[in-house]
Amino acid sequence: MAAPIRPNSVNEEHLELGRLGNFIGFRLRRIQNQLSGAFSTQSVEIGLRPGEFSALAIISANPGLSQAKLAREVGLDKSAAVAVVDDLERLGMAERRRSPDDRRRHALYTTEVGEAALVKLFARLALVEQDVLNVLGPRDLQVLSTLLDRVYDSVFRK
Amino acid sequence: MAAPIRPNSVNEEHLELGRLGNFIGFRLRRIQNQLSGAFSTQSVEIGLRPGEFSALAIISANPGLSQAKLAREVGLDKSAAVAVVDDLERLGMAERRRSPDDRRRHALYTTEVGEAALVKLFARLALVEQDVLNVLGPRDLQVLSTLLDRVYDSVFRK
DNA sequence: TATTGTTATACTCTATAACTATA
DNA sequence: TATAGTTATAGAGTATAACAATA
Repeated sequence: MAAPIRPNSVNEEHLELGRLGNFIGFRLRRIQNQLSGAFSTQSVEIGLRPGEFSALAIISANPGLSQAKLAREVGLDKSAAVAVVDDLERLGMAERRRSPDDRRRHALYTTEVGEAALVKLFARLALVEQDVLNVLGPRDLQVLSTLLDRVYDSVFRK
Repeated sequence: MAAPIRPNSVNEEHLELGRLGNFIGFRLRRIQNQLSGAFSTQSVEIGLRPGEFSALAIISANPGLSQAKLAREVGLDKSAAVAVVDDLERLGMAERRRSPDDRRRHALYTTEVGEAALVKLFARLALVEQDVLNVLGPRDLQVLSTLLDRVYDSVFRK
């Protein structure tokens, strides 16, 4: 009796996704994992740990913001933000200044070194994104972006 | 001299995203965080830690698979898979059986309890997803799904 | 009283290494 | 030799609680 070609699912090379495959969230997660994994590599090569890049970018876009606001924006506890800012300062990419308005606060600013790092990282981010998303032509990419914007706006502005 | 209405970005309620806002990956991440956060809550309520649900779903869709294959599929180390399967067994949702083909392997199967949990969790997952994505009508939802599939296929089948 | 930043601490998640039993 | 599963352990990442300074 010859061995069956497809004896059972265990011996298949590719696993089944089953009902998991019906969900958009599942696809989002896999694509996002791919993007963030690839980009973490880029960040680490420049000396930043995953997550510190977005903190630096937020500081750049909001000069003078406090650590508490930064923490809320990137979804960290304020105690975790201390370590992030320590690290950015140690790398010479950002700095704390005393806020003149409220002496409890640290006003955060990027340095020239930090801005240069951001230029480099944003360029790499664009390449990573292009590598993953370029199966879609410019037209479909625009459609995707618009659809995600609509979801994004309804979730975060409500 | 009257105080300016928008003195600087620090006092704004809503922070600027700056160049971060130009990237699709950034929107994906925020939407996905929202979805996975909401769904982790649902999983935990049923006794599963985040990540254990997808393991259970993969076992259900691939009865008899080994721990090593499960680990690869969900992106964990084989040692981490041990703890996941221990947990699922403790909850009576899955079980290990000795593989008849290869006595090193554990063949994994869901139990009736596990299948019932999956039915409940998939229903909740659908509600969570609907809550986040329902700003898009059925037509746009279909477009989004199709676009993500194209990206997904090009990334994971190459 | 509440908030900002800080430290210390604990907890979860994941990875690494060494081991055994099988192949 | 290589693989499957296990254990012990160590390292991130993150959250909680308590505190001093300031509002």
